[in-house]
Amino acid sequence: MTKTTLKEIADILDLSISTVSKALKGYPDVSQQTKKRVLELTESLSYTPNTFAQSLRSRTSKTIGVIIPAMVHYFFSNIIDAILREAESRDYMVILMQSNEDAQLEKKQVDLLLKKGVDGILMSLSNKTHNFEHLQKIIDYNIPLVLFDKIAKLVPCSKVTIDDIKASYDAVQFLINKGHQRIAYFRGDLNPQNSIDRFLGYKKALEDNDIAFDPSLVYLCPDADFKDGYTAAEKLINDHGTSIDAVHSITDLTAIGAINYFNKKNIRIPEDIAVLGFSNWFMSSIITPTLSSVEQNAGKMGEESIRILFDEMDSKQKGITIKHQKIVIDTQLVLRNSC
Amino acid sequence: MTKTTLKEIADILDLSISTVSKALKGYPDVSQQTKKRVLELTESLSYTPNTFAQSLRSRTSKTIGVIIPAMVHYFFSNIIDAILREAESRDYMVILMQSNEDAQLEKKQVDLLLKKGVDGILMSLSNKTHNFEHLQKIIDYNIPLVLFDKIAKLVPCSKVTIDDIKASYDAVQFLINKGHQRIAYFRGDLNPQNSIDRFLGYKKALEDNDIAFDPSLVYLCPDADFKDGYTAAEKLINDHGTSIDAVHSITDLTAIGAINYFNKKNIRIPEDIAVLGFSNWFMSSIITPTLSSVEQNAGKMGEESIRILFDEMDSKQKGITIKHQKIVIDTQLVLRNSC
DNA sequence: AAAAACTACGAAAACCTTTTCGTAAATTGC
DNA sequence: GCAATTTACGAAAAGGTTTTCGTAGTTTTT
Repeated sequence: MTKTTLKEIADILDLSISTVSKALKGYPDVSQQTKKRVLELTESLSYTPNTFAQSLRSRTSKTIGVIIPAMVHYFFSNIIDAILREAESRDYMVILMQSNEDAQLEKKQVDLLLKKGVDGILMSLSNKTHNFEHLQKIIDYNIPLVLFDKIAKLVPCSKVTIDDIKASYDAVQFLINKGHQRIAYFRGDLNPQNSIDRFLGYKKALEDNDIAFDPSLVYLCPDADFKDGYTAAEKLINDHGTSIDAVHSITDLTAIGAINYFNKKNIRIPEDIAVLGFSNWFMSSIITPTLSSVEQNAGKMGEESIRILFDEMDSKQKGITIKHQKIVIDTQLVLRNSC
Repeated sequence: MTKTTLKEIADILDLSISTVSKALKGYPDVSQQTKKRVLELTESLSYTPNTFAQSLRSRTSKTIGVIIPAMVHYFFSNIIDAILREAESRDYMVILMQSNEDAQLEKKQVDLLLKKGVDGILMSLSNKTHNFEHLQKIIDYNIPLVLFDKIAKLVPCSKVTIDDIKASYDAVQFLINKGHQRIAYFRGDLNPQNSIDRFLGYKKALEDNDIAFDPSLVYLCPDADFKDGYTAAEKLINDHGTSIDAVHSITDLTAIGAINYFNKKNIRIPEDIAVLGFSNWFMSSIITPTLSSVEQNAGKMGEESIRILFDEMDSKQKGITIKHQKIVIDTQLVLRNSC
């Protein structure tokens, strides 16, 4: 079963390839009668143009590339979900790659996407990405690029993030308003911008409320997973007993790790220690006690990212100079029983 | 910044396009000296062949298509994770689509992948897929196809599954061995093969132990989510009080929904009701009580699926007739506190 | 009736790579 | 020193689509 080509159709109808092509594309210099004959035959042979040939000629592929650090996170699978839906509706295909938090691999993947000739690239950077030459290369190739969530501030391209500083600031301010003074922070990996910003938000909230920042209350959770949270909670209690009022955490999963430890040690939440997470994972409303968090609107972030990408791709094709956009997705504090 | 072509290299070196191409491909009828000159220039211009042209000529795309029902499930994101890693290591790209449990969309996506000229397709069917013409079309086009997890028994292609009957049989047998007699079953969507098989495993275990099958103990959880499990548990208690010994559930998330309801109603687990899930979600070891489950080895399923796909793609290229494989991934009962 | 305009089509180039085949020139064999 | 082989390259076709340009043939204008 081999695919029909324009040539076969032309031969059958005793026309030239050009005329058949033009008939299909609705060119005006084809008679109505010929158009009809062509349409009917292509229909019955279920002709579809060869995309390789189309791509070769048009230098476009109707494909976009997406690189994320990891698939197995609720946040990212939600983003991908939104991206796939949106791409789908535009008849675009999505090539998905995951860097596994490996900067070297990320670079290689960018090269692959460029070589593959994707029309645009959507990226969330790995935690280990310090060098942005590969991003510059995308820009030099004049391929629209949109960074989301884990971005590089200095790279000249469109970006979609939340206001991490404000989100964590508001979260900590809420804890302070509730009367908490000794607030620990479970910090994520040191490198990514959003991790830095959330930490800054935490510090700023303390500062604005004349609470001295105490570095010994900051615990590093580089993998931001359950285990990191559990271990950090353990250390926290060992170091400070229950002199701590509250914990704000880089992400819900670490917060849940902490809750798990506190539950095990019969430390009451929120009476002894309040806990406030980040990202509003769906399990957070299910565990005991239910976990307060910051809703990050992953779906919206995915939608906005790809919308901007399509914007830039459209502009590029129309020859309009691209204006980079910087979108900030709104967040909400979601209050539950943990604080 | 436009990409270098063979022609440009040929012009610079005063060679023909053919010679340059052959030099790069290591043909023997190119002198060492010429080869060196070509290699050096292509290196310094960082030439990469135009994949559109390559694909057009070779009729292959170095791309595989993957269609899954949904992204936002731990199981599927794990499978995708494994598939991406494996494809990566072979320098293949992955086009990912999600059918959102919509048979119509799934069909459209198959057409898109075929049109796009992927070299192979990996699919897990939507719950609503009753008709398999689109799969037959893939086979007719002679594109290697591997079904995993949600398969169609009658479609002639390779398949990777677990032994759902046995897995649920063993789970229920374990409950019976523990002395449980009145065992309820939270059943998934009626259509998918694995959902049917798990139910059959449950029934068969009862039968083999001379326990009468009681249809009133089967509760439908078509979405297999938290809410379905919670609601089913509620109904179960309303219908039968605590005359029920144990519950086996189509998936961990529904089981966790049930646990949540039981906890709320102070029904003790496992003393009043034992609970046994399916799929060994990572949260199952974290909730209270920890949930026993069936480990499905999603990663292994992903790896095997794509390995078979590559097998078939290799065979096809070598002109060897393809022998379809049927792989059964092993499962393990994972015992925790819920039973 | 000649000039101008329009209609409907085809030839051909371009997109870029790969591979087969042909052939000069250089080398070897006798 | 001539024939046979080897070496090293190039021409050209094929893969399929799209679009520009050219042109017969027909119709309209003056």
